[in-house]
Amino acid sequence: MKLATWNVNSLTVRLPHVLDWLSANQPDVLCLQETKQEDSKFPYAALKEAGYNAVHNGQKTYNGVAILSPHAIEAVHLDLPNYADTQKRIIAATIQGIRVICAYVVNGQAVDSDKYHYKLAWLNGLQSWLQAELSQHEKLVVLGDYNIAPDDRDCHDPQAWLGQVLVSPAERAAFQQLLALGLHDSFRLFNDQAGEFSWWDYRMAAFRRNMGMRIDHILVSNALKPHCESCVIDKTPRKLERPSDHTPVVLTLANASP
DNA sequence: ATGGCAATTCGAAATTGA
Repeated sequence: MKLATWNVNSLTVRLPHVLDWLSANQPDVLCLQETKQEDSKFPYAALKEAGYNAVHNGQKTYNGVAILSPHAIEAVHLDLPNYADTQKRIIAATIQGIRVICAYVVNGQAVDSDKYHYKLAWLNGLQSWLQAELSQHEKLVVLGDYNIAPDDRDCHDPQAWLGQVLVSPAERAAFQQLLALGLHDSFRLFNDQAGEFSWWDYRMAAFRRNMGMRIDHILVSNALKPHCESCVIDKTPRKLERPSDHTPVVLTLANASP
């Protein structure tokens, strides 16, 4: 079973890239973030044509999350139940017996800004909701844009970024709190190298110079950990014309579905 | 050189992202 996450930075603009990527990779699950569209604009028909069912939790201009799968998408849930939020950042569903949670974590803008405090409060809400979800779903995976680089290997220049948003101690502690629920950063099950990134700034030729951050993650529950076969970052779409600034992360599970 | 790029929006310049 192949599951992937991709912040597309506008599905309106990126739909051709998404359709090409689905065709080339045939994932069982693709989670999207930053669709930036209302549900009425979501391309259900084009995805169906490509063989994919989809569920979407969207809004105009900002945020928006979706789950795509060729399989049945069941028990769909929108938003954090324990955190009042007008921003569309969460969609969850059960696919092939696996609980799939797609999350677009708050960016935070700058340490100590209002948005930063919103980020930390939101992450706290995510943590307690995930605890409840884990108690009901043994096989659970959380895919998304976490807007947190877990440690210095995940940042191209830790000195320059020291204490800033995406790497600040409080954000990293919040990420560790998620892992403390019994979740595992699947990429790190297979790769301990520094300099492996999922996002690069559009400016400064950052992609060419590999000045990036690893902020898109796939966390797996204890029950799924032994089924993990590989987790890789696919840089191919980042090399296309007019790319998203993020690129897909792909997890392969062996014999995880009943 | 503290900028740079890209996407969005009642449609120019402002806001946001990371």
